[in-house]
Amino acid sequence: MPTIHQNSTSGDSTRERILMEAGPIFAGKGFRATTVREICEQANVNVASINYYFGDKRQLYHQTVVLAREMRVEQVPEPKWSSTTDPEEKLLDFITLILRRLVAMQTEPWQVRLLMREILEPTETCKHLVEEYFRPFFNTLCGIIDDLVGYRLPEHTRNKIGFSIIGQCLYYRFSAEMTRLMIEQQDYVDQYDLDNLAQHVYLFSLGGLKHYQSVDESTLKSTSTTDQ
Amino acid sequence: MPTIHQNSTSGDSTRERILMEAGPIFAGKGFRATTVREICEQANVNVASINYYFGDKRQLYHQTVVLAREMRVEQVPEPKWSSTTDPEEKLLDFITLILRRLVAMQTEPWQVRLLMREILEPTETCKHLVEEYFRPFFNTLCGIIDDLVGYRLPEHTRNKIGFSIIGQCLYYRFSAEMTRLMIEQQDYVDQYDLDNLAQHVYLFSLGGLKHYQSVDESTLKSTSTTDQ
DNA sequence: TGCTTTTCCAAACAACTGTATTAAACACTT
DNA sequence: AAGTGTTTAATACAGTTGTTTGGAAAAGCA
Repeated sequence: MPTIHQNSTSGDSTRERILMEAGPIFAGKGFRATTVREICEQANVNVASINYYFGDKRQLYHQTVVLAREMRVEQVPEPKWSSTTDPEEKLLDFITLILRRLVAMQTEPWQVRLLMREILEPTETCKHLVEEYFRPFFNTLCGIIDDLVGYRLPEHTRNKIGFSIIGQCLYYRFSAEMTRLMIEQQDYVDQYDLDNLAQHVYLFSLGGLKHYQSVDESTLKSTSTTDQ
Repeated sequence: MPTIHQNSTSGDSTRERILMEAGPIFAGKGFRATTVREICEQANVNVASINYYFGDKRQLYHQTVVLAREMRVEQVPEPKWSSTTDPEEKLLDFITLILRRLVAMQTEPWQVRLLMREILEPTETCKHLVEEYFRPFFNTLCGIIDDLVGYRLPEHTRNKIGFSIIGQCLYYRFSAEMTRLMIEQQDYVDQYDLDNLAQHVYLFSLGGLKHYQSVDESTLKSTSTTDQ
């Protein structure tokens, strides 16, 4: 097993070059389909460099995913709220934040595609992502939901509402290419920009939230026959 | 190029065996990571059989995806509605149908995972799926939405509402493994069965729909500054 | 039965895979 | 300038990849 060499001096070093070139390639084709030779060729380094700097292909992949998440968070930072910001505004801001992180309208960010892969087919790296990023992120959303409802909802209800909001946003990233096959090209350009989508998800979710709240809790428990 | 031999007599033929064994493997690891040798070993046939019956690996993959869709639709057929069925009931039925097709609670169906891959990274096969399946399916949902609202919504509004409903359902398939990392194991068993999820998505969406409807159309157009 | 077509198989093919080895080039300190 | 540890590069290695081949076995049919 080769010893891993951490080149702490950042910049245009070989290590950095590999890391930056590996990202888009892993994102585009997945771990398995990506070859170390392709990365090295793209980064203009020798094939042996990956093993020299990262030990093996897997560890390079792990580093790439972690970096991708950090980059994306840095590219699209969380909004700052004052103590007086009302929860409705927070919700819209948060939905906009999710969509902004997920779908960059102009150039599809490879960072997101890489993270999508981890969500769909988690490797060991995914546990790291959940603890470091997804969980605290999700908790912020749950806090907003509680504020909107006015009291603390049961855990599972609150979570499901959170998932409903995130699910809507994720749809436009996960199924983007298929959606484009479904609707008119011009419609996609005109009606599916970031603000349009955010506005829609906001209105739809706010309605869902209020309606959910107004429904008697007993109704939720009435139908409970499980099949399939 | 080898000539493709269509073995029309179905049953336990070599061709059928390859097709059935290839499905779960493609679903589990994707096209590229799957090796023809693994499929053949699993199906107890010679390595040359795939090229003999399907031409090459790609065409086998295509056939597998098409078959997977047909199987899943057959496994979970659409509900029958009478002319007097009210749209609320139709919506709940339809949401249940989507969830039932997506998430089989006991054994995760490989057919769905295979179709997920096509949605996420469309190949040529995806066009076939959209035209043959997704579009008519989506149109049924849009019809229900129109019935609920009482009149025909603008195309893009109606579509977005449809995507919001489908997005929520898709979430529980796409992000299932990550969601399990997020919440308590016991909660997942108790609160995330099919009926619970269907009930939640139904209530949330109905609320979203009604609220959306009540909002003045002009408000939708007010915020239109696009950044990012 | 003899002949033809279909199906199957063992082996080989050439290209590609991740990784290891080795030595040369480099940047530093002394 | 010599000696130090670090970085790069060419090449080899052992294994896997999808596909092809030529002939054997089986099936269909007269």
